[in-house]
Amino acid sequence: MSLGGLLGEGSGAALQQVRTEPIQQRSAARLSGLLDAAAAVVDEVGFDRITTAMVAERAGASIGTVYRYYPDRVAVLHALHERAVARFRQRVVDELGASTLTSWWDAVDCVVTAFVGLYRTEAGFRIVNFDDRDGAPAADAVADADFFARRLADVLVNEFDLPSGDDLIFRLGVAVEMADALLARAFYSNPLGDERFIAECRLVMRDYLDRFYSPQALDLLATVS
Amino acid sequence: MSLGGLLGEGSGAALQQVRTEPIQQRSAARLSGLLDAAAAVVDEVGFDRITTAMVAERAGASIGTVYRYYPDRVAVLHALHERAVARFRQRVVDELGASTLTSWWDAVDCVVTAFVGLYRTEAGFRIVNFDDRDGAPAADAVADADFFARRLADVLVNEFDLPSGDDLIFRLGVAVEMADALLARAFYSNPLGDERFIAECRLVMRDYLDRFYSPQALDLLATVS
DNA sequence: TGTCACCGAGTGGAATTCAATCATCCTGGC
DNA sequence: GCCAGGATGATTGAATTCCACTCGGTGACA
Repeated sequence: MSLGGLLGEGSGAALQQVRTEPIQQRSAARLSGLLDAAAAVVDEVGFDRITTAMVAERAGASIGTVYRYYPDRVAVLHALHERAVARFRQRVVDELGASTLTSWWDAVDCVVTAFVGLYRTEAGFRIVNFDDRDGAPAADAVADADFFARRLADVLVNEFDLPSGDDLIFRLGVAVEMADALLARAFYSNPLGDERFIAECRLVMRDYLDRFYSPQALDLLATVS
Repeated sequence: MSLGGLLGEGSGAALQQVRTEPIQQRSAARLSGLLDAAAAVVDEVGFDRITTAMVAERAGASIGTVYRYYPDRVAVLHALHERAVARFRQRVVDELGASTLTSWWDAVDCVVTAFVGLYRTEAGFRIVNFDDRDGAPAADAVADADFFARRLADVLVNEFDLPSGDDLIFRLGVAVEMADALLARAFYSNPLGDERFIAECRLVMRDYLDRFYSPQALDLLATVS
């Protein structure tokens, strides 16, 4: 599968995001324009103060247009989130391709770098990342994290011979949660990201995974079995 | 200061939560009655289906009364969260008092246990802690975490002779973020908490802090300086 | 000329306000 | 001590505002 495998065909739950698939070309621009507007607005007023009217106005469209494409307010935020995640995956792949990977650690480091990069450049990403929330069935925040953990696991297994299995996925899931929390914290007060938290995130990732997947740990595992 | 020091006079940012401080006694009951009602309702219908009218009715009050005390709908939920956090502090103190602490690790363990207990018993906390952690203005969440880290640092310094200073506070802050994320994840899909995540949380806490504050690490630090 | 896109006033329900009313506290005269 | 009655806090709920979402009508493309 190689590294490109991280680019899934979509998140775990490929939900019915768009109401009407655009047929004429101009609509595609409208669609992403709406998302750009939503991203900008969410950055300015925050997650729950965003209104459909704001998004429409910012996008130079009317309320009706918003509802032509999205069934309701949160669907817009979902779509924004989906796009951000897609870009995140793409960035991870780019990052992985641009580096020479000598161990799984390099891959994990690339993921952190990609995440930090997105925080810095993607408007609204900070607000909507894995911690995305919506109504009761906000399952996809967790689902996304799990899905991503699964993909990453595939890469690590195939490229670096980590032992596959539920344990690996679980631990990557744990790592993702921790990284997400730490990086969110890093960007909470500092728009460019508090380097101290970012560095500590990398350190924690490595220490945590080293416990199970360092060469020594793997050797030990091999001799036992 | 002893363990009681964890009980601060309030959160780090004593935000303007309540519109009007109640003066007459009956209002105190009203206030907590409103929060109890909010907790019950949020447990039943979820974070964004809760309406001010529901809270008012459940509390046996009128809409106006809600707005007398809270500036808007989400402020009520914030307040609910604050109260839960306050109870968490109390619970930590109880927990610490009931255990015989032989090392800083026992104290950290107590904190985790208290937090888990909070999730399990405090109505609505599971929901609120999720959705309150919403988009941008998690201002007081971070403030709370920092404040708590500071208090905990005081305890650990005084009781277990950990080296005080910014490093300790920073690392406890990191630990708190991680624990918060992992426990949130543990309770996300399972109301009783996924034991695997809880256990992993304890493990991570210990490993992370051991790196700096294990007896060996401390000895090393002592011989160097 | 038939779709496709788009618009924006209109609808309904929830959030929030506020003037009126009730409850409690306080003060001073007895 | 006790009580009248003004002052101030607390409560109410109808009225208002806000906002998500609908829908009939207008232009644009093929």
